[in-house]
Amino acid sequence: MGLEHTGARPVDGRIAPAVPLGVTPSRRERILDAALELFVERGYAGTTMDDIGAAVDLKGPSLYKHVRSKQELLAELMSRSILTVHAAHDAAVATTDDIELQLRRAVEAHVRFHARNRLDAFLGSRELGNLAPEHRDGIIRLRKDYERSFRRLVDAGVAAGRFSVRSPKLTTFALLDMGTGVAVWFRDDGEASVDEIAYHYGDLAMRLVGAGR
Amino acid sequence: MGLEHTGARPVDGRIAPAVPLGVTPSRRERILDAALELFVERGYAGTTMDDIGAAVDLKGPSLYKHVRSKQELLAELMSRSILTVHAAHDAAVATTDDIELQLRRAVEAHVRFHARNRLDAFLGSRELGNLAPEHRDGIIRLRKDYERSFRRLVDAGVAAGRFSVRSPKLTTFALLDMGTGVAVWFRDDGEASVDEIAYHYGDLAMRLVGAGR
DNA sequence: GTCAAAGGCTAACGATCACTAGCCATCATG
DNA sequence: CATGATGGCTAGTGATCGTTAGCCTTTGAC
Repeated sequence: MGLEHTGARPVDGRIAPAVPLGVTPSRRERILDAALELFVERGYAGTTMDDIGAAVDLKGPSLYKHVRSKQELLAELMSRSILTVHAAHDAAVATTDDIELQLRRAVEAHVRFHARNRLDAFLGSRELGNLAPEHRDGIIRLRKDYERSFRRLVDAGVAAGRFSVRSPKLTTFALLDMGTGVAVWFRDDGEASVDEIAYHYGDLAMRLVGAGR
Repeated sequence: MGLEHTGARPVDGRIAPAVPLGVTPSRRERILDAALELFVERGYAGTTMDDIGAAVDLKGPSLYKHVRSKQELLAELMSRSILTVHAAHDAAVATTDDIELQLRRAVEAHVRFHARNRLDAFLGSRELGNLAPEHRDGIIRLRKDYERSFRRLVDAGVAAGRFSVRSPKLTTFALLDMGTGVAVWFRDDGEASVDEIAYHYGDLAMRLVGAGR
């Protein structure tokens, strides 16, 4: 018992530990995951530290041996979420130079994230208001960066004469929001797989920007 | 002072009063509106009855002369919201027999609602979890009804050979979610007016379903 | 003018919570 | 075997909040 150490999980883009080094990270991970699930289910304010503790077989106060505060849990969950999408976006765009394909890949990555990490995405959109101001501003800036990156792709496609778009601004919003919505209805045991949905939304995006004639 | 009585407000589709008749409704209305704003800003759990009271120049306990509980406030706000969209949807669809135009009008109504009533819409999507189970089920059913109604339009267009759609289900979700997203970013003092946005989204919808060849 | 209802207030009750204090067990290290 | 760090626990503390009790003022109907 107790031989896992770094507990290799594929989620990356994590924010600074903010806890005395030397602590075994795997317990902290489990706490974060439990908190995520509960925050989504009952809301941040509606979740008690005892709830989170119970989910990892601890009493509430014991959590403070691993975490500074409830607020820190929320802040870390939200920043890890945005950094993850952003990284996926950059990687997707870097795979090609063709603007049409870049937008398609970006939309696919966007959708894939919102399906695979639906809890993170959901939390990110719902609990912004419960974030302490000093954390909130940074998160908002990151979100705006992400949107701007999408907007640039649309503008570039228009400039190159590859897209036909009446309002790049509104079209970008539509593009982003339809993908964001996936986080709300997606189910792992649903009819469509993540890949199918991502591909289909790529198609829809091409239609929205009037690509490919 | 005190000569308004029924306080003619254009919002309809209100749920049953649930308060002894003879009470002047205008005060109750103001409480509901204040609660809506605060629930959106701070979340349901993060808003106190004293907060709501202060917004209408009352102390917290005085609210109970007009309202049964905090929970009732939430439930009433949420049901009035859904009933309103649903009514707008039905009215929009009834204006024409042409399936293409019906879907366009439905999307326009959807977007218009989410822009004009962004607080209601936002609350509806965020605070479902804080609704007591007995209220929640009814609300969820109403939401599903609404989605189904959209889905039927898409299916009908496909069946009539007017739309070209790979997956009606996913396309309907995309259609709905892009409109729902408007509630998140719309500002009254923004660049685009409600009408401009609604019209533009109507166009985007036509592209999504491959209408008009 | 009386009187009852309507609607405001203050005070307080009873829960609930985030978080702290302080104690004890385990265990790796010398 | 000593020991000190790690991480668990129970028992509070202090704050907050929904809601109720009970009182007082205003006001409209007769």
